Amino acid sequence: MSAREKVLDAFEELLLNDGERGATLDAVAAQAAVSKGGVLYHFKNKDALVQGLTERLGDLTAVDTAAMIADPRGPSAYYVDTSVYDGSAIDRALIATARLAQEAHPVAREALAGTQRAWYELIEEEVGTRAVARAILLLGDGLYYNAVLTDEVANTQALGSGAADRAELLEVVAMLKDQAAARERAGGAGDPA
Amino acid sequence: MSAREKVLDAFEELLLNDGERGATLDAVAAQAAVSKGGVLYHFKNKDALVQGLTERLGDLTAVDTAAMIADPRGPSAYYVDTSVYDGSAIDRALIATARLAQEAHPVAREALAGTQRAWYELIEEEVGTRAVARAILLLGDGLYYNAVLTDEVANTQALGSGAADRAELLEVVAMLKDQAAARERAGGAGDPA
DNA sequence: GTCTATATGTTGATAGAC
DNA sequence: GTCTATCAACATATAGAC
Repeated sequence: MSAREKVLDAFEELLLNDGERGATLDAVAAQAAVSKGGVLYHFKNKDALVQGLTERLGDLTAVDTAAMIADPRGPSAYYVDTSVYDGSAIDRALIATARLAQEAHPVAREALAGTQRAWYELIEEEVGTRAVARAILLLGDGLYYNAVLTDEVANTQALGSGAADRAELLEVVAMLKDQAAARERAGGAGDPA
Repeated sequence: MSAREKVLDAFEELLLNDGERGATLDAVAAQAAVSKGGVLYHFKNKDALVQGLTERLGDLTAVDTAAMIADPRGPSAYYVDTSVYDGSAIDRALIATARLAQEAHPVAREALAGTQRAWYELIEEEVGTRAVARAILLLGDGLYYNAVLTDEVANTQALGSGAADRAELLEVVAMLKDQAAARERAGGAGDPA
């Protein structure tokens, strides 16, 4: 493995385990088993490290969306299935990038937004209905996750905050509730179709 | 307002806007319009500040769960409805705490877990089915949000990662998809019951 | 209760040896 | 390509004046 990749792996690992604050140049150097000077040879400053990670996420997103398209169950099934963290390469890159985004790194935020956009487009195409696609995406990624990672915190009027949007989401939840009640009556975990 | 609360508000505000890294003692002092010494009089060190915030979250969670119980639409409707960030006191405390949890503050992680537990218990009681309750909670809070904020990153075998759990979640998504298709056929956004 | 020093450790980054 | 100084900037925390 190239030394550059080794350094990037170290940065990612530290972000996952210790957060952004723990991912200092010293710590990255130690984790990658090189000196600080060695790290700064491959990445001239910390921003370059962040940049390197977002580029990795971009590459992995391309691979992921290809798999999403190829999955016979359809994009949304693939999406939810893989939304459970299992330590895959894209999971790691995604969460590491999320840690950076939390600390207001614009580059990291853009990278995350790009990944989500790619997911959304495929799901929207599959289910047809805008509301359901958004619901699946929001319910999957998590409403709060969005709030934490985007500028929704600063901008309360971001997408998904409107009363009408909220009502649509509530309908979906009502659907889930009704379906659960029906299943209770039928008494089993059988085919919901 | 007490000076203590003013300092805590400043800490919270900085966490929301600038992340954990921006919430330095200097910055907190400036935001609260007191000196650093003034901050350290009310909170003897930074950990005490974190502690103060988590206690605030605990208090707000108690208020929130009471409202959740009182809501005639039921806990899950209340839950999803209020999962959209709107700058309420609990939203702010929650996200500020989340920022700290991201940086591996154990106290903050426990506080968040406690809040989620309170929500889960009410939703589980309402819908009856374990799987649906978990789905609503996970789909609401976000699968990734969980991964980011808990030790799921370090511990891949955390709840919700099992193949059976995953299959249950997929069924719920299939339900959503079927319902969306049925609604498309009916041609409207009408009553899903 | 609130302020001003001040001590002490870290962090990101540079310069230059090997 | 990789390392060892070395530095200025900044962070937390203490001591003690007012």
